[in-house]
Amino acid sequence: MSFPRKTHWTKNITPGLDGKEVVLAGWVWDVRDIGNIKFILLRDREGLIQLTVKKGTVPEDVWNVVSSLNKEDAIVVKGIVKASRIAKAGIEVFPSEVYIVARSKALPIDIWGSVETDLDTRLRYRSVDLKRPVNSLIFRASSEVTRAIRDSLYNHGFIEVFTPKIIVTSTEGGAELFTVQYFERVAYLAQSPQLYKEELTASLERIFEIAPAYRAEKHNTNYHLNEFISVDIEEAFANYMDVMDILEDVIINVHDRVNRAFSDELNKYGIEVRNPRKPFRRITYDEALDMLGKRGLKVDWGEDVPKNGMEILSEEIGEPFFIIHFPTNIRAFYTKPLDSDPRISESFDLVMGGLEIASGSSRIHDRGQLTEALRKRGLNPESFGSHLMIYDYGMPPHAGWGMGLYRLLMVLLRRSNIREVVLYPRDRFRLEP
RNA sequence: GCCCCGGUAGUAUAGCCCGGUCCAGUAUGCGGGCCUGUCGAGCCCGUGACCCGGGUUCGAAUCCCGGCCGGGGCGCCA
Repeated sequence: MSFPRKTHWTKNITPGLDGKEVVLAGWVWDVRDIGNIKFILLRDREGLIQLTVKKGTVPEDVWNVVSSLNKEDAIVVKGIVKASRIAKAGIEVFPSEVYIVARSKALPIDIWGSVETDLDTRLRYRSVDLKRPVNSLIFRASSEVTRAIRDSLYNHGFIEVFTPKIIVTSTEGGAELFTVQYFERVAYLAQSPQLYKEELTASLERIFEIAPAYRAEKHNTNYHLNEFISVDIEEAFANYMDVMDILEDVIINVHDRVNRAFSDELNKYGIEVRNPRKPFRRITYDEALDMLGKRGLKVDWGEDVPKNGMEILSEEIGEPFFIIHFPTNIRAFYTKPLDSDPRISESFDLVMGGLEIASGSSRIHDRGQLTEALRKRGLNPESFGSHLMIYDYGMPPHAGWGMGLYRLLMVLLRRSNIREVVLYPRDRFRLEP
């Protein structure tokens, strides 16, 4: 089938193009059939535009083709742009050629918004669901977020790397791992690039990775997934305070860039992204416990701050904010204790939307101390042999953080379920599509 | 791992508590018809469903048990 090449996105059809010929391509969003005049709403990734067809003023074959259109048929349209006072958007296109390049059956779910479809059902037909303009917006914004993150990190001298996702041992202990059959051996899906990125500071100094991570935990909440995208950085010759500054900068840039590119579109859906101000509040773990105590939530020293605690703190001090100086023994083994008090650590969490969005720390860079930390947690240093080896060859002091990209997106775009910001989420019961 | 809740047309829901009035109501979609400026288009006609298995009962969408699937919360985690 031959048809002309698309020349414009729908959003680029402006009154300034009045009288110009354009080629549009997309899907039939709606047909308003008034009899001898038909209005076709054409959707593409960037928006909607109205095509107007009047019987008698268009070629017979165009009229016939338009009369046969169904919702979601994929079409290519050549036509003349008309600035219009009658059309609500102030602009419409009068087609001279219409090519139906693919037909659509009736959709299994409502993407037009007259009936809200359950998230579960939407995810079952996810690629259909993604046709909804709000979803196009979410994933265009999502792309802008990762771009902002990359730009910020490059500006700080970081380079992007890729580490293996099929690994032989646990990297942190903690979360359960998925096993995979690796030829004649059992291997695991990486729960984090932690050890690799630390090792890389001994050569590449400042590195980041945006990649999937896997956790075989049977949780069932609206903010956990078994496969998620982790944004990880690690910096040589730096401590937790240095990398917190970088994280702060990343978060500021993400908000700013999303707002610049999408605030108008987001507002249409009632989504308001508020730019946070630097510096973010930094409260210590001890201060957090005090604040929670005053609000009637008792957390024992050495316990993690529970979910509702995060929410109370968010209310109390505004967002985003950092909690710093967690007890050493509730953090991962590689976390560096404070020199002045080894019971607490050079660590932090970034909290937004009552959720832990990122966490990081200074890392131990002394082999003896790291070996000791492994032992204290009941881990066997021998199984970390190839990792520990690198600490004999000039391992610099270093620090870093890991951030849950989907959590950031969820909070940023004010979605109540993390699955909304993931194209094809993997959770306890969802392995397809 | 623990606790709570749910499953009715393609989609979203009413009905269930208090069994019969339900060959299951409504909206939207879909099919057909009318209409030359719609923009949540409108009006008319039509279409289509009680998760699976067992039990109680004269009678089950409705009550009981089991299974499957899903939603929410806690824990663990990011």
